[in-house]
Amino acid sequence: MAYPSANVSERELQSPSLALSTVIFALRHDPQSGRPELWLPLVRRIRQPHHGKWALPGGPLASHESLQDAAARNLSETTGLDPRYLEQLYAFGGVDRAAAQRLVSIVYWALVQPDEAQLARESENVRWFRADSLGPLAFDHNEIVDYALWRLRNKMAYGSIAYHFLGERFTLAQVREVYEAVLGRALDPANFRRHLRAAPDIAATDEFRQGGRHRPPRLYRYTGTSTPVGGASAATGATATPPPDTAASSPPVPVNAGRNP
Amino acid sequence: MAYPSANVSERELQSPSLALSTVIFALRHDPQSGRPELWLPLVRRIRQPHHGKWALPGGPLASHESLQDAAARNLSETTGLDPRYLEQLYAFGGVDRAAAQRLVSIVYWALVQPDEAQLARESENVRWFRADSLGPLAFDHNEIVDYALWRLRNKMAYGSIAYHFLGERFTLAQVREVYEAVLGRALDPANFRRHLRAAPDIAATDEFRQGGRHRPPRLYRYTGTSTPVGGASAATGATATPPPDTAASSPPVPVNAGRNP
DNA sequence: ACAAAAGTGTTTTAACTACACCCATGG
DNA sequence: CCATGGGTGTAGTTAAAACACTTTTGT
Repeated sequence: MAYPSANVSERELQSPSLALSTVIFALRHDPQSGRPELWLPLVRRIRQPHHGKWALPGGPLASHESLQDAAARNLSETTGLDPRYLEQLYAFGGVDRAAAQRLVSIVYWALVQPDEAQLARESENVRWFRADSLGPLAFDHNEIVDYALWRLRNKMAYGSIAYHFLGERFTLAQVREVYEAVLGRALDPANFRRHLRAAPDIAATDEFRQGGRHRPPRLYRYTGTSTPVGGASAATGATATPPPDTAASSPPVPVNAGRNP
Repeated sequence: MAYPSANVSERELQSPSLALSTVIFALRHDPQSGRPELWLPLVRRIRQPHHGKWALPGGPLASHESLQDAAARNLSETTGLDPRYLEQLYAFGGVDRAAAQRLVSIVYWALVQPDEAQLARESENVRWFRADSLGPLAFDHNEIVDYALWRLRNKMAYGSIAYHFLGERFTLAQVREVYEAVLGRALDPANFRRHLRAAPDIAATDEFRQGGRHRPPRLYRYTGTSTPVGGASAATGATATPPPDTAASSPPVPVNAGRNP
């Protein structure tokens, strides 16, 4: 881009390597408690540095694709996933974050639904882990995951993001469970329900889920706009949906509602 | 970083150029109304492409410096500014955003205080503009500025960000004027004052501003943590979109605390 | 009939808005 | 003593939290 007056020596101007990585979150039901928990897929590094360690899926940026497209492609190639929700997280560019070379990573984060997560090919070199109990990862990926978790929780608190963990139809209790899993605390069912029903982009259907040994709950669907993945906004790579936190005026979703011991 | 299984051809793997740019905001008092307004400095491009057009200050990333350091250095070299508040905004990487070559720009945004802004050397090729009345800029810089404005307003709504526009000591009315300038609407002085006094990181001093033809207002100071500029945390250098300020959580990597206007 | 979760109503409490009013200074 | 903004008080309104209660299913 050649800006005026940049007086660094020519040797230093060699562009550092640029890579894309993605933190992918999905909910998995714990067989015992039945409650959903946060999981994410990692890939095992098959070369130096950090050979053998687990790392975030990622890869290089090809010249013909936008950042978002590149993130989606790398994701698909390494894990077989094609998430609906994919958003830029942060650009990490510390000097010493990769051993030998200078490396800048633009990190995306994604939410996938349980059925999608099933499709993810698990193998010797791709495995799912619980988000809150990761071992030491390659590079600075632990920090990146921590940051993604922090961002997820914050966005959850006032965003319309929880639905991206769920399928087309869902019960209000499922939404509550998503919140409880991500925020890590119990919420009052009654108040939570009231909040959701006041939200503009959740519509009731006339279907009910059968099978539980209790009164069948009504199914709802999300009518809001998903973050576009890939196609539309490729022009600048950041357009249609201004990246983070579209929510200044948006849907009030439940925040605190502690249940009593 | 060489991730596994990236099946794109070798020709496409050539790293695209990487640049840093910064959107700098400062408040300037309108001589007529006396009210502060948002301004930002731009630099005139002195080579192709977009020769002669106004653009965001920026430049390349040197191999020895973090992203944050590079942003600060470019800023200093092009405009003479050394802002206290400097945070990553977004990485823009659309395929066609620069004419000839592929270019990824990691954009930062900064807030500077009036006295700092005075120091900015203004010249033939560096000039300040009102943020809401910019002509067509080089590249996709109009979009970037719009996004920065949107983010500023959002963060303002519940952040502890306003003080970075002001000096060491300020009156509560000054803070209110900052909010009014950025949000574009009037606020109730009485209620605003109550909110600020309830904020944890604003402390009263025993000084008063003299000289107005009215009761001298008390001076306050900001005791919260500024976003470090180029400091230790620049290693991974993550600063983020804030939470609903109640979430007392701070991110795994730096950010500033919150308040409730 | 009973357990269990869906769903509704109601009281309490905190937060925010609007606006009236007093205070201290320069002219 | 008057104009001007600094600063305080307070009633009315709105949203949120807590929790008792009713409804509908499966077994």
